[in-house]
Amino acid sequence: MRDTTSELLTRSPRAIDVARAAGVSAATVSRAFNEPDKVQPHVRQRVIAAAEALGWLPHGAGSALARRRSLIAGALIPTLANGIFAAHVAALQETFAREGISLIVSVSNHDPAQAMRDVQAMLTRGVEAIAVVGEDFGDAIFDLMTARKVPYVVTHGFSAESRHPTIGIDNFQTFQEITQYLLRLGHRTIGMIAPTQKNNSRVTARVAGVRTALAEMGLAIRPQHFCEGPWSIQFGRESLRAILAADGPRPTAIICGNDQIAFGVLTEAHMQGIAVPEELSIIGFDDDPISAHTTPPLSTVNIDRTLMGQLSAQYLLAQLQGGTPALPPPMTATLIPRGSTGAVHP
Amino acid sequence: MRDTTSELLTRSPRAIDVARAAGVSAATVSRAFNEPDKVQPHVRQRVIAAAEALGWLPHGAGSALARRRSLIAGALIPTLANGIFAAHVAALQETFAREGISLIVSVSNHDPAQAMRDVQAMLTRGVEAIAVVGEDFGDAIFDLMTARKVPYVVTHGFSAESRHPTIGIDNFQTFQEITQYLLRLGHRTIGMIAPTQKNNSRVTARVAGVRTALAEMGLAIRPQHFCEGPWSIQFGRESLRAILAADGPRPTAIICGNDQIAFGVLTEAHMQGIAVPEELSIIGFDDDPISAHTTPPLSTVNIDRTLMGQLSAQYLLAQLQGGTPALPPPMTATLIPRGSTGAVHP
DNA sequence: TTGTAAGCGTTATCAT
DNA sequence: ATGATAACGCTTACAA
Repeated sequence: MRDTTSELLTRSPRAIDVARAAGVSAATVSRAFNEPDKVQPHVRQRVIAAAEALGWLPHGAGSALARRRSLIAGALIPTLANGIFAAHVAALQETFAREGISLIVSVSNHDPAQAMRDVQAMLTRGVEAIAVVGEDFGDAIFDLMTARKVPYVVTHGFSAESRHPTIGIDNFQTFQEITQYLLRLGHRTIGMIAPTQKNNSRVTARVAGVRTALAEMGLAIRPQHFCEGPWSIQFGRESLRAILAADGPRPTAIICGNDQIAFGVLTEAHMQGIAVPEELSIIGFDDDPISAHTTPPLSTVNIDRTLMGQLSAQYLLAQLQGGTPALPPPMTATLIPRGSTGAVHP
Repeated sequence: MRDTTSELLTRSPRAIDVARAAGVSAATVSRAFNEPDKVQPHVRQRVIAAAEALGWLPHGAGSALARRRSLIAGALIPTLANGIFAAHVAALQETFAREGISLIVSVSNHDPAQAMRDVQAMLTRGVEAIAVVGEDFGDAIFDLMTARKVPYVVTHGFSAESRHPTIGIDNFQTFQEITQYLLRLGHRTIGMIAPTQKNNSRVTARVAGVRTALAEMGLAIRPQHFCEGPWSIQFGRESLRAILAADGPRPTAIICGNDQIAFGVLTEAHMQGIAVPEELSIIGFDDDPISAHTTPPLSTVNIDRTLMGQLSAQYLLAQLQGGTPALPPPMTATLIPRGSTGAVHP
């Protein structure tokens, strides 16, 4: 037996409290909000007024239990250390929010074991769908989502061969095109500085794209001209130093796996008195806001990450509404030629 | 009456299924995971094995309802458009995750009405605590959290006068110190370029800090040397152009509200052939990774945003554990003098 | 130590 | 159109 009087002073109101205040049953309160057409306008008014007066908000857990719907989605991302995924998360959150769905985010730090724990936590919270950045978490995670029948989508890279639904650009093709662009400018000795490929098949695809485009011209990256390491300006600087120190012909162009690395290369070239683009062309990837303002402005590739987040959320939402939506086609990456790339000087 | 056989093939297992498989009651399954000491080791083993075999994960809504604990926290942030808040969100998520708490994030885009909807959605999901960036959402939001007895903390700025618990640096004092640093270098004509103050009292505090430090020396910012606008490189460039175009003495130093703006000022100074720091000192705020690598390297201020997220989450967690933790003291902002600031040239 | 049974707050079903 | 009532899955007194 509980003391209703004193409890009403302390605990949050429940639907039954609203119901009593409005002179209806709890069921009608539920309908007034979830199926407004099924309740008479003036009754609905009364219910809404009562809810407002009491400051009632529906209790998600109770609702989730009865409806078998949590109204929660999840986003699994490898890192927030660089700003790359921020716009994506924001777009996911906003698109889901428009449908009344809240977003849980988890940062795995590129650790498959952590990602597994994150997904389990999400499933325990009852997430209805999950957006996953990349597919480098091991199969267990995907098997788990499949077993639970939780729709998911892999973002930040489109791949027709993937066994998962993917949304994003075709990383292989995009870097093939970057390479072809440099080839068209006359470059024949091309270097590449990539972030680490470990647990990141997007990078692997990009490297393959470069190598393939070169191979089609009978060319290759000299091993001395290929560097792989951390996602940082510092690594870009070190890598250029290493490349310049190598024997044999210098590269006339360097493809960087992201703008941060490209900034490092650009800075180091300045330091070393190497003219960009006359002696060395540099191209980045991501179109960081700063890239348009370096000297010279950095040539790079832009991806609409907000759109990617929207498409991903929409794809998942369509599934939640019971559909079997078609996967959108690969997104287009836009090559933005600026001052850091130019024709090779003979 | 339901067909148990066919349902077991499709639906996720429940605690009762695990119980039957382990030959115990549902209560024991619950205890095996939540109060392991209260169940005999070999029984616990059996339960855990059965759960594993069935792939059982507890159903958060059921659990939340029974325990009156959602194990969900919320983060309310104004934007993810710049990378500033990313590290903060990551730290919140990781610190909460260690205690088994998932994080819902919401992006309000500096819109108080949107923030209100976000908070309501969070409360409906049953968040146990909320970390809020800034306090420029209007009182209604804070009143709501208070009424619901949901602990919250305001981050990204410490203020002894605030009616809310705050964690972060003292923005007023930090910009006072930046100004004093420039005064020590001999600067007397100092300009400032700040992001918009609308719905951002942190910026207001920073501007006040600069003005106060100047006033203590009998100085002031000339109106022509004060610009306020968007958080962008472009705005930094435009602002410097405007400042240079103004009549009267030019500033010998410019304080920028963030590194993006400072990049713009630095770039524009280059373009205009103004020597930095000989003719113009420039200081930013945020310590963007790029700042150490511009030419000259940008003097700026570093804040440990990861630590800020950890402190915030810990403060909230302590409250969830029933304590009344003391608010940590203001965090220290670290002035990092680099090449873009120097003594004024006579 | 373990089981039984009564909630937790909402919604869906079935009457009326 | 509305109300009564039985789930939803889990936890926690209380009993044994």
